[in-house]
Amino acid sequence: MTAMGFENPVRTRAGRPRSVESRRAILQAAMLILQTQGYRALTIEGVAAKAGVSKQTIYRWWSSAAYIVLEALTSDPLQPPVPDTGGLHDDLLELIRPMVKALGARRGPIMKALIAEAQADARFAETLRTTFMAQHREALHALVGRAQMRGEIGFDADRELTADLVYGPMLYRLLNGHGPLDDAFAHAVTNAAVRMLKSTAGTPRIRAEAAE
Amino acid sequence: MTAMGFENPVRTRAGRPRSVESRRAILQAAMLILQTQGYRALTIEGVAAKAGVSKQTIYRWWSSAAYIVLEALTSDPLQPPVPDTGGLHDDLLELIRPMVKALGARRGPIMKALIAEAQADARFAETLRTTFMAQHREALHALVGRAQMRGEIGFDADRELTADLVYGPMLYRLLNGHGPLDDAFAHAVTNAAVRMLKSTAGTPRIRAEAAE
Amino acid sequence: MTAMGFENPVRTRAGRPRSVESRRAILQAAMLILQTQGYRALTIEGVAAKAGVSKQTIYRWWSSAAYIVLEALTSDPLQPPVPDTGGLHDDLLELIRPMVKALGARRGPIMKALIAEAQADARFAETLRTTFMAQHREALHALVGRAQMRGEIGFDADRELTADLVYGPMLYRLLNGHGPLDDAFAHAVTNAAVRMLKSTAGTPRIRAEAAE
Amino acid sequence: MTAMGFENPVRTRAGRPRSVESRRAILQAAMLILQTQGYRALTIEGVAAKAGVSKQTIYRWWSSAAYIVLEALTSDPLQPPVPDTGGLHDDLLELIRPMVKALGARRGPIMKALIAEAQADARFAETLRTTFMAQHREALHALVGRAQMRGEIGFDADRELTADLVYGPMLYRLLNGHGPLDDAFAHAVTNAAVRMLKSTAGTPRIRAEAAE
DNA sequence: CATTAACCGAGACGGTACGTCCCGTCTTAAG
DNA sequence: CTTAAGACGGGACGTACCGTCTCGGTTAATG
Repeated sequence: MTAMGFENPVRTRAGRPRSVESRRAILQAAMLILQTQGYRALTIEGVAAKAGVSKQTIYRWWSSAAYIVLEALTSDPLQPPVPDTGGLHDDLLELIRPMVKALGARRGPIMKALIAEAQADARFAETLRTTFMAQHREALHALVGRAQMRGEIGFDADRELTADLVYGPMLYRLLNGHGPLDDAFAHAVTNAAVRMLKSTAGTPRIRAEAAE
Repeated sequence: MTAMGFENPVRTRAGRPRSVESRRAILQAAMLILQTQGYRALTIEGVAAKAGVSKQTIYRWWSSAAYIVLEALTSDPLQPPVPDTGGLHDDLLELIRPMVKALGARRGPIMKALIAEAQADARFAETLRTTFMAQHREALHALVGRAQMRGEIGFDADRELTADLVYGPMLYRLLNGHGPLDDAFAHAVTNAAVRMLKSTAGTPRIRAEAAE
Repeated sequence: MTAMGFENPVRTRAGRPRSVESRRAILQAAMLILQTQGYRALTIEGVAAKAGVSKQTIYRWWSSAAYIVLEALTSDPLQPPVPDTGGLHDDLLELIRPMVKALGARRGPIMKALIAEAQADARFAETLRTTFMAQHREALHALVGRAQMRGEIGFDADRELTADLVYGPMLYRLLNGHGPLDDAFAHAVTNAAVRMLKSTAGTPRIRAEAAE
Repeated sequence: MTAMGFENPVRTRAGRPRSVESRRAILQAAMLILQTQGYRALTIEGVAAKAGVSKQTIYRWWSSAAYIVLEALTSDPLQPPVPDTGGLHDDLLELIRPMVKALGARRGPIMKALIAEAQADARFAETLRTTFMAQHREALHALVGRAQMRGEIGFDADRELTADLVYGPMLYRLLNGHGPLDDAFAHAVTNAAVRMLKSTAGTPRIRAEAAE
């Protein structure tokens, strides 16, 4: 399954086949423009010109520039790892660390662009949520689930809220830029999440009555 | 001090004074368009037409549509309250609740628009960070500081991280739309933050060595 | 060869070909506005709106409204005739008469507009001079040349000056509006020019020494 | 009498008197812009800025930029001379020569601008015709009249047509730029006009029947 | 000698048009 | 049947000037 705007033709059909070279050139040109000139400058015309491709070819496979960026992101082999170190703290740290690092480096502008676009395009927001975000949340869910099975934390831990507490701060720093996305931050978030999760054990009633 | 794009002349200067009526009409028209047609449809030309104002008048005082929205937001009397209930949990809840509620209602689209714009305009990002975001973070800092003075929590609590843990999840839900922004969410975030902060007390070494 | 602002592609090239219908609509709309509302009102936006065409399409082929008018004028099949009646006087009269008549009627506003524009745009002035004006001057040159071959006038007649004496007064009346552009004027100018040319014959020395 | 757009107050009235310095600065700034940047760049805002004057002050005394230029032209002491050498040829030459010279030099751009403006503004055209053009035509009329009194030329000479034949070519060269405005041209035009006028003498019937 | 009327600079205002960018669609010839 | 090329109608951009309109601040003749 792909994250692009339109379905990929599967069966081999008559006529000139799709140019894989064009596809590559488009993705590459889009990333280059995004990295060097920013999201503002990422236009279909600009990508077409830089890739030496016609606009129509782009529109045939992607419905907007944002989908190109999304595909560039997801087609990258660096998918979220699901570490299994045997301990919640280390599992979480290993999950978070590469993402924090990537967002702090050249993945930052890409992610910013995707989220910005999602605020103005509901269809794209849905795609982004279900393809990219859900993947990471599920990785975390699996990790927390294993900790519950091991008895490290109680079964009453709110996995959805945990995901919010882990990924929220990351996104916040990325988008607001008030602090660095570095290893210290990854450690701090990990510690906070673990402490929060462990303190839940044995005190499920408080949450229940507080949220009434 | 204002959050607008350009400085407001303070001293009475020569020349025709700025029209307060135009200013009001512009802000109002911008909010109306944003609420009814979305951020995509928020163009300078559209605002000028609806407000019965020339484009030049808008550009004279704001450098883009985003600054108009930001000013509409900050000129609103509903500023972050700094509650003082005597307890950390209730203080935090009172701080968060109105914001969560507003973002879940008609403030949502505004905030989404501002953050989206900030990703494409570094100058605006700076303005948003220093005018709006900083205000809320400082309100939280004050609140946590009082809890420290009361001895509710230790002095080693990381106030910056706390702010990330409180506002991050909120922003995440707003932008990703994977869950509701309601009272239950406000309670959950409050509980998680309080528990995290209290568990810090007496265990400063863990954080210190973990973050090495 | 055309008088338009940009070169006309001659070879069949890739890409969608130029829309002949748009071209026609633009020229027609421009002439209509010029005739009914005057040159002041001849704006690119107005032409685009009336022709049901985008501004870009106009700018793609003409660099300003003046070039549209010039093309409308030169694409008209009514080009300067080169009469051959066998006599200088009648040849000249037949050359001048239709032009005087046209300038006195609906061609007047067009010509005024073109000349006015040329005073503010050197590039257009050059185009107007080489495409339209030169055509008429050469028609006159041919006519005078034939009279010289016939022996009606001397070979020392200054053809450039003759053109000035024939077209100058016409332009003067058109632009200054101090007198009518009618048949009587065409006759008077013709007579004056013929008398002047014939009086040259046999008195070449006077001119030569006077102009020293 | 002045050639400006509005009447000059004659009686001394109450209130602050008109600033002669502003007037001078405006005229000077207008001429400077016209000479260095061309007619296109001659805007009220530009003149106001360069003269250090408010726009209102300009509009109070002139109704458009063209009137400023016209006043700058007519307020200049160099008015058309009415030479009286005793001979038609020399009278005419002395009348024409300074004008041809001036138009060939720095008066050219001014005259071009005035005529261009007149084509788009009927009110200004009328002003230009009656103030500037008529003055020169009348000087020529006087000159031709004296030649008739002396018997140099016949009384049937068409003085209006003569003015067209003298000033038309001048204007034509100025506006079309196909040839220089120099002394040789002044001589040539003078000779042509004189020969034409003299050939009229004694042959009034030809003109009469030709123009029918 | 204060009043008052007109002038002056500065500059904001509602407008119109500019020329450009980019959108998403289309129409051609070439492969 | 895809591709590069590129023209098309359309929408918005940000800018330049237009001519008008307040402002505060002169500057003289008049009462």
